[in-house]
Amino acid sequence: MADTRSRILVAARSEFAAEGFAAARLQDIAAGAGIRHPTLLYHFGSKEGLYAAVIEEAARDWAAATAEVVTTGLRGVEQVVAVVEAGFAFFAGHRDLVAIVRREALDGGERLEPVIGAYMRPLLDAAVRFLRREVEAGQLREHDPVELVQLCYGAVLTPFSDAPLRARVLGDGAALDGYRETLIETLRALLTPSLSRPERKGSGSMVARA
Amino acid sequence: MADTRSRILVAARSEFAAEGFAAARLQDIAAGAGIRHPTLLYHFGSKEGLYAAVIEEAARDWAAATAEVVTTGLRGVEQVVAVVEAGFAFFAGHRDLVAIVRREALDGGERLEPVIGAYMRPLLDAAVRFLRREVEAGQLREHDPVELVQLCYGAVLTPFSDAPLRARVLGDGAALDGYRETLIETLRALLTPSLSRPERKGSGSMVARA
DNA sequence: GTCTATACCGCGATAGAC
DNA sequence: GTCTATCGCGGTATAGAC
Repeated sequence: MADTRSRILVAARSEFAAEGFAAARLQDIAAGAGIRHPTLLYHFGSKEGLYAAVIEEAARDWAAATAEVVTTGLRGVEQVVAVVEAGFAFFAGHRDLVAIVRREALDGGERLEPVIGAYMRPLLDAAVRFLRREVEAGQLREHDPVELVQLCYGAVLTPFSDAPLRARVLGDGAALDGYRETLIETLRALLTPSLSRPERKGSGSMVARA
Repeated sequence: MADTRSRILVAARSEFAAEGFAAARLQDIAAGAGIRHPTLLYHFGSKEGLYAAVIEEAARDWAAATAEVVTTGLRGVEQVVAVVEAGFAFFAGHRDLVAIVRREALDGGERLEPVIGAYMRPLLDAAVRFLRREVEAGQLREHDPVELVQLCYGAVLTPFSDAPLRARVLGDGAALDGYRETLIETLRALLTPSLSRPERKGSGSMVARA
C-alpha cells in the first residue's frame, strides 16, 4: 500500500475534481485515503496547501505526457493530429485533471498561476513556433496559431469536462470515438495545404487580422 | 427601479456565475440586490429555490435568442455560420450564463435537467434534422451532425467560460474577434461541399461510423 | 414585505494524548 | 504520525417584531 501522503493526494484529486475546491470536504478526502482529517492536515497544513499539491502533481503528470508526443519529429498536419490524439487519450485516462483545470478556469485561474508559468505558457510558445514554422515550410495552411491552439484546447477538453451533461443530452450510450474522429477530420480540413494554390504566403485563405 | 424579485435574480445570476452554487453566499446576493438575506428567502424559499429560478430565467433568455436566428431561412453553410455567430454574440453579452452552464456541466448537470428537456434536447434535434437535410440536399459536406453540434458547443462556450485563464496564458490584450474568425473559417473549411466530388452520398470524406 | 436577532449545523483548523 | 475531542467561524434558515 502506498504511503499516506500519496494516498491522500489520490483521494484529494478525485474529490476536488468531483466537487470543486469550495464544496470538497476534508473529511471525505481523509475517508477516501483511509485516515482521519487531522492526519491530512498534519501532512499538508491546510485545505489550500493540499489543493496546491494536487495541482502541482497533476501538472507534472500532464507535462510528462505531452513531452513524449512532441519528440516524434512528425511534420505538419500529422504532428498536429498526433498531439491532439495524444491529448485526447491522456485526458480520457485523467478526467479528474480536466475537471480541475476547467473549474479553475471558471474561478479565475489564480491557483493555476504557477502551473501556467512553468508549463502552459512554454508549451503554448512551442506550439506557436511549430505552427509558424510549418506554415512557412508549406506543410500547413495558414491560420493564426494562437487561435488554433485555443480551438484545440476547447475541443479536446470539453467532451471530458462536460461528459455528464453530454450524457444527459445525448443519452448515455454516446461514445467519444465519433467525436474524436470528427475533430481530427476537422483539423485535416482546416490545416491541409490547399492543392490549388499551394505554399504561397498571403494567399486568399489566410486569417489576415490587423 | 425594478421590483425586488427581479433585482434578486439579477444579483443571484451574477453571484452564482462568479462563485458557483456552493461558494455563493446569500448575504452577498442580498447585498447586491440592496436587501437583507431573510427577504431573499422570503421570496425564494431556499438557496436551491433561488438557483432553480435563476436557471429557469436564464434558459428562457437563451431560448428566445436562438429562436430568432433559426427563422432566417438561410441554407447550408450560411445558416450554420449565422447560428454560431449569433451564439457567439449572445454569450458575449451573457457571460454569466456560460459560467453557470459550465459549472453545472462539471457538477453533473442534474440541476439543468428541466432545461435540458424543455430547451436543449429539442434544439439539438432541430439542429440535427437541419444538418441531415442540408447534407442530403448537397448544401453541406457530410459529417456526423451530433458530433458537429458538440464541436460547436465547445468552440463557442469555451472562450467565454475560460476567459480568465485565457487572459492569464495569452496576456490580457487578447481580443475574441480573431478567435471567432478562425472558428467561422474552420466551419467553412469543414462544411463547404467539395467541388471536385460534389453531392454524392457515401463519398470518401464522410464520417462512416458503425 | 422587510427587517433584527438568533438558532442551528457543518466545516477547517487546533490541542494534546498516544 | 495518527488519533479523539473540541474550538470557532461562517453559512443557511427561522422566529417574530414592525
